Amino acid sequence: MSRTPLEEIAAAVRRERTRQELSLAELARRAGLAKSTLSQLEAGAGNPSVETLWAIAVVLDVPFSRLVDPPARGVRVVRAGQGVVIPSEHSPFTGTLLAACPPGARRDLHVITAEPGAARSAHSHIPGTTEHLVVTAGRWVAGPEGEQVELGPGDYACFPGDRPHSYQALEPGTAAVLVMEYV
Amino acid sequence: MSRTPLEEIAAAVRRERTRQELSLAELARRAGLAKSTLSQLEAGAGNPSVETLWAIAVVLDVPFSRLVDPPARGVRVVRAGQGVVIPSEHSPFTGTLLAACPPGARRDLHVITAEPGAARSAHSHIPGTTEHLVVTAGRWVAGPEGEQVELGPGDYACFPGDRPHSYQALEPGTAAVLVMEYV
DNA sequence: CAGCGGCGTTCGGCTCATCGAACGCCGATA
DNA sequence: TATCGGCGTTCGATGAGCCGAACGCCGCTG
Repeated sequence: MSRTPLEEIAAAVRRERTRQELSLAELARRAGLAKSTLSQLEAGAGNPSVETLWAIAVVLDVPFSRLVDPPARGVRVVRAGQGVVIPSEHSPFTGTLLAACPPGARRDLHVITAEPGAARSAHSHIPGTTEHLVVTAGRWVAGPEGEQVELGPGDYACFPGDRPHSYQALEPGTAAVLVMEYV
Repeated sequence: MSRTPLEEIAAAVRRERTRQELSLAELARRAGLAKSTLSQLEAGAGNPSVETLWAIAVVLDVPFSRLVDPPARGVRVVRAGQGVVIPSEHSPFTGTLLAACPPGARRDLHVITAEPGAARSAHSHIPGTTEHLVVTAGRWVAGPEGEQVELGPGDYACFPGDRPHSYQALEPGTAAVLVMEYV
């Protein structure tokens, strides 16, 4: 997988264009570009500008970033208790990493469990991090410092993870699915 | 939030550069760019090429796409039973949407529940879709057609969602958290 | 103090991205 | 059959992105 960025982009544009059954000429027309520009781009020739790519992304109605990142394949299973365990030194809290952030992706997926006791205080993550918490058992108090909310089974919360925040269990066997998303 | 793409990129580059405590001159040097090029870019002037942005992304060690997408803010809570319910016509299956894909993001977050009976067959999603399933209760048989796996509480599976696939409950009150990720 | 190195901004020249036009090919129609 | 419209590719001209250099500013050192 050692294609250049431009080759990735060329493939993505061609893939999305054909998926939407647009001709090269029609996409160019709608994007306000010359056919020759789009032809060169799809051939992986040259070095297109942001405006050119943006105009294409708008017509194809895909996030800009989707034109520059490729996917992954196959069925992968992690059985209960077999994920990578991330212990916490100062609180009755355990995190299990299910799906780490592969190159080009922007999220980690965890199952977290805790017993009542000291809160798990997390330092700020990198700017733009958002945490999504889906409670699966017990009760949590969680969120940014000063803005914690109490959550029960089936509740969902999301909040910025790039500020100090914490997780605390109110009941034994408290659990949740945690998606950490990096923007 | 009506900044142009270039303004978004300029802000992102400046933010990430200062976060890493690099001077404009040093980032330019490492990226093999002229200082003036980077200065113009950070000022939101001009129309940079893919190569220019790529060189910067490599030095800053961030996914290319992170330079072109902005974040979101605040604590948001959806209580159990109050998300947008997405019923399935042909199977004892219910999906609840917790966090839809905002502009620039690439995932939907759902809680799904089902009773034993007909499988929920999902048509192919857009190319590059990956489905992440964390089982929270009961037992599921899920996956792409011909590759389904059986999963119990705490099990996790991910698989391509851009091929026909299905979900079926083996027990009453079967539930899971489903992250649909678009690449 | 003067000199130095580093900073970010501005400038003018060179290269190439993008333009419109031309081209050859294809399928549909009269 | 010839004509037409659409296709994608190639070509040459124009304008702007990127280059290196110059500039003024700043902090540090002798």
